[in-house]
Amino acid sequence: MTPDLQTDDLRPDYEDDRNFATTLARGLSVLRAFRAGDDGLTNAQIAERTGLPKSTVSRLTFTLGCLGYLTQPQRNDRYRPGPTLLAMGHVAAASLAFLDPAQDMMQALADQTGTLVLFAVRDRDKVALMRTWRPQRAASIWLEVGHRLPIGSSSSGLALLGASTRDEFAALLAEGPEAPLDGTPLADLRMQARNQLIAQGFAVVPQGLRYSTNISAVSVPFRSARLAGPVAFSCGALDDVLPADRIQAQVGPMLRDTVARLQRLVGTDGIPAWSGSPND
Amino acid sequence: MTPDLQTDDLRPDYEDDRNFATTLARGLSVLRAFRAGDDGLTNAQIAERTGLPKSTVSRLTFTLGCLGYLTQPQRNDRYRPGPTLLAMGHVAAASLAFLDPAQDMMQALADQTGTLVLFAVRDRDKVALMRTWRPQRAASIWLEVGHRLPIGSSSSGLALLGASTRDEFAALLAEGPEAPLDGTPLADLRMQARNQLIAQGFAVVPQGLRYSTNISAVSVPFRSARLAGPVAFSCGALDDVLPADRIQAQVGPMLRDTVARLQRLVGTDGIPAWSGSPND
DNA sequence: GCTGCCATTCCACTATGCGGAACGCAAGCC
DNA sequence: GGCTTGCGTTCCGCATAGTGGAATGGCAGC
Repeated sequence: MTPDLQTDDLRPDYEDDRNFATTLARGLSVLRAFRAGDDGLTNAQIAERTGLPKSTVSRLTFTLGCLGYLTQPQRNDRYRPGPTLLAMGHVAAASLAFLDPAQDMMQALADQTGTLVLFAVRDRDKVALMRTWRPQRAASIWLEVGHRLPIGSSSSGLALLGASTRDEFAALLAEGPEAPLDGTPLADLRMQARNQLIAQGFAVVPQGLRYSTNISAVSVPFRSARLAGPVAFSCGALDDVLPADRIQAQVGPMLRDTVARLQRLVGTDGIPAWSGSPND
Repeated sequence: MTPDLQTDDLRPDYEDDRNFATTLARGLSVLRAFRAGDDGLTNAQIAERTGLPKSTVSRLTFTLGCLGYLTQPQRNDRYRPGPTLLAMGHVAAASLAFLDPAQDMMQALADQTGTLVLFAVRDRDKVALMRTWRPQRAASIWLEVGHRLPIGSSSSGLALLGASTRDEFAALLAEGPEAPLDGTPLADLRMQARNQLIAQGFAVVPQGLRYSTNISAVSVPFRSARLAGPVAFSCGALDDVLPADRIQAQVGPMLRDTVARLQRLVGTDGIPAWSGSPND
């Protein structure tokens, strides 16, 4: 079994072959093999996760080691994220500076609703959790930062779809995201999501498409001037804590209003992330 | 003038030539060209910052674009950090999870002392600021996250030096960090720093080595099990706010005790980061 | 000592990435 | 309108950087 297989067939079909730097893509896929949970990976594990031949991995990890992106505490030990990688992370983190004011608002939201609040970004064909806020007292430790959700069947993914411009959507499709369970085309889902956002300001996954049968969630997209695409905030909990009617009546609106307050605070024109025509 | 020249002569002397993947290193240096401040870089800017030829940069940005590390909001526009880069940042960020409990402690420290509190990590031949806490009321906006300090002449750098093991120090030297102004060898500085840490639990830059003539700072190293090397917390302010005697009598000890409390909280055996013989 | 398991090293091959120069495009300016 | 400047992409022959299967060398442990 290959639980976590990342088998990027790097160079999907970026027809523009000639300009695509394979070595770079492979090296990055090595870095990407590291997940929040596991600390330390052996070359063999990396090879398995990336699908690259061992000798190639060996050379790449060597290079990344030289540059400080990976470190081996002692020789012949597993690799861990190195200082340079951390430093690079901050550049990314800086783009997320708007989360500083969000911090308290989202924590409060988590406490008031008793749900897990998530902040998520599209990562290729998935949605990656970048931050979570747990209600103070309560609840199953449940989704880790770094976890990746399917785009087509998570409410976070839907919110991103609904908020994406035509170009962004095209770019997204090119990553070949997994289709939702019932085969609804992503373009349709995008319109559904957009309609939900326009009608009520938040998005939920339609019945029957939920990838998890006992977790409910509701999501709202967000845009920052500093960021290229939309991102999403979500509230999630076990079904019995968060039934559909509670989403509609309480949690959805609260999330929507919280995000709107943040949007105003951060000052990105106060225009909701999904506004504009589907073709803009 | 080349203000920000990054002229990594990648492949310094990693004799092990054959195994070094140049393309990967170059691609990463492109990503590293992005700083917290500037949003969006043109290919030409990247070429200037990295010292790579234009055509090479073009191909690399193309690749990074395909993979989502960079995005062009619209074609032929400047590149910005993309979603994949953000997602990768979180892996790094996850290694810094221990900063969550630090959050409040450091903010309180900033408020009480009226100094800027910094969290810094070594990044190749420099020290990179990863987080800052400003005193609530007060003070010049002054050092941005992402800023890089010289190792040999900043107190953060000294703390890292003093806390590094023999191997870590060797690795650090290999990056060829800038020597301090008066030419003191880094090995000597490391011993001085270590002595300061043993004697009083915090480190300051010796008179005359300060790279900035009107800013004073004091630093304490820290270790997390999840991290490969030591990191540092510092308090800094303008000279007149933070004269040497105030560091000794008040701010230094407060910083030391705060970090010690964090160290205990996080549970990394409570052993100070600099303990052990210089050769361990 | 035998057996997995993992990392590193070797080596011949060729696709890959290189970079100077040419091209195309869009602004700004006489 | 034409001339210039600056940027990004494309072209293309060349050298070599990167490849990956197989062999080698260490560890650890029923």
